Amino acid sequence: MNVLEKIVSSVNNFSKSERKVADVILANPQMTIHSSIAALAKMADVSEPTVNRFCRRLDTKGFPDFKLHLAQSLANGTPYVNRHVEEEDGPEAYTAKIFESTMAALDTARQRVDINAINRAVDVLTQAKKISFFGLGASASVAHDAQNKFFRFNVPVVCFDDIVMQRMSAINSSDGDVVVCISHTGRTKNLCDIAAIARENDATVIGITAYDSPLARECTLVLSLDVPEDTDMYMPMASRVAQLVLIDILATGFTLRRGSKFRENLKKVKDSLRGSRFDKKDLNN
Amino acid sequence: MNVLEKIVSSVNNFSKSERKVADVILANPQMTIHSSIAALAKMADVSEPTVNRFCRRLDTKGFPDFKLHLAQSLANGTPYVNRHVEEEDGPEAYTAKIFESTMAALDTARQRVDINAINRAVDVLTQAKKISFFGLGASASVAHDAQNKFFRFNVPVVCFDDIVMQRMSAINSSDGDVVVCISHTGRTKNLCDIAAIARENDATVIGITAYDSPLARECTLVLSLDVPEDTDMYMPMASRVAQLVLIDILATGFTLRRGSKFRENLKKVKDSLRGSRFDKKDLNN
DNA sequence: ACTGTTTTGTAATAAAATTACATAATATAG
DNA sequence: CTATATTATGTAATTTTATTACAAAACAGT
Repeated sequence: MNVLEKIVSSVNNFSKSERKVADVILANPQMTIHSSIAALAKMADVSEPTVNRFCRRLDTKGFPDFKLHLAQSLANGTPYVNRHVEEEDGPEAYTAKIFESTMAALDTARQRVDINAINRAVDVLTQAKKISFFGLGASASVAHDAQNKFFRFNVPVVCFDDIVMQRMSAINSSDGDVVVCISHTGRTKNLCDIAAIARENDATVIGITAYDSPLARECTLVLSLDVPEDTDMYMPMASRVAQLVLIDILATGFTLRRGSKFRENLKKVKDSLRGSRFDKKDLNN
Repeated sequence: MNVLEKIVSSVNNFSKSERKVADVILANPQMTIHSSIAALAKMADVSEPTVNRFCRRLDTKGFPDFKLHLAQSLANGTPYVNRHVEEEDGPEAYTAKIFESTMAALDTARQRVDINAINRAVDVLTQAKKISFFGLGASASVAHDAQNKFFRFNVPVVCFDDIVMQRMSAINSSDGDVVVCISHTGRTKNLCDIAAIARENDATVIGITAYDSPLARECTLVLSLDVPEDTDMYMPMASRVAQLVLIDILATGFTLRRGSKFRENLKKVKDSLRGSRFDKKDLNN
């Protein structure tokens, strides 16, 4: 928890004067880090030692140390203490909040992700005869994105967002095939079935899903993200971004494992797109 | 550019003593922010005013101000100085780098995004008779995701990743229709055509694309992100995540504009999914 | 080797933060 | 409802820290 959040959360434990200090700081934290203790005391209409005590109450060594912490809290612009979008938020507020909450979600994802599982997944993917990406609803677009990436590697890759197609594909899978099932909750019944079917047919099933979910239990290997989601919006947002980044990581691991010669290939794929595009230089036609 | 980077880049402009100071700071920046000017001077084996002059050379007001800037540079954990994935990187390294570069990309996107344009886009979307999302290649999955979100709002929304369908759809569009064209480069010829056709038929065309690109010129309203992309990987990664977040922002703006009663509706949509899922509590079946 | 310039250090000064202590406010028990 | 204990706050002294002014040293160009 950063100092700014700390101030907000412990606003009730403050004394009357300390509260005055808190108010001034919260009103303009940017100014605070450029003020002396005397200036701040004057602004809050309290004495200098009160400010000092305020700092210590927040587990900092003193005023200069407090400013250091505050500066770090403010490093990424002026973060909203409450990142949840609220009814009254204007465009500026909700834009900032969504960027921030997404970044925060990625940060927790990074901390929680299991590197070993990623490494094993990359292992499995590089050795796959065929790779299938399955997702439903919001996760379908993640599956599509994965297909787009792995397709560039010139490996057999398919992607279905239709349960019937998924089912047929799963039934036809065999040893050496890799099926990647994507579901944030891990409780989508149809996808659990698909995973089970694929496994019965000796495919390796990788789940990008919640740890200890029904889907997770059907998988050979689980990549869980456990990202906090703002449920107020009733839409998957941060979770899906984290899934995409995970796909990026798997794709990157794949290319690295294949070595530099393989990267040449990727460049070719990218260059192949040139014909469909306007020239970068000559933009005036 | 943050102070830490500034020190590295201007290391040649330093005098002998200033360089000594720079070395000590770079060797242990974390310690620097908790040191006094005297301690740092001693460590660098220079005089205190030399340290002070060093700070001023970096456009800070003095030593305390310098520490503040340094603290901000260090705020985001210990970032890899080079966020680009390299051949020798192991799973741990490339995982961290991709998370970090994505977060960094979102941060620049947040700073550069045009709030007014977002607000106008939300305006246009809330008043749309019909919304169409068009993307090709990697951007197709972004379009799909957008469809998934806006579909929940119970507004007529379509999404095509097929140029023929896009073309037909664009030709059939009319006044009051909104077409959202998604392309990172903004140079995909086919999509430029689609945008032009849609506009000729009086549709409002929103472009999620690069500023001043051929596609941007065909649009009524441009939402540009200008996110730095790691071209070494030959795959769109950060740019696409930024696009998704932008979609989230537009969707959020949409729901807020519609008011709280509308949000009830969203909850219903979410609840409707329950039948397709295993119960959250009863996970042992 | 001399002269002007830049760099660096020493010592004095100024600014800022902290401590110790005193006073005021508030709460608690009788 | 008063006396007393406790906590909160302010004043003034002290200490720490940073800055300035100036002098000495190092250096570059002639």
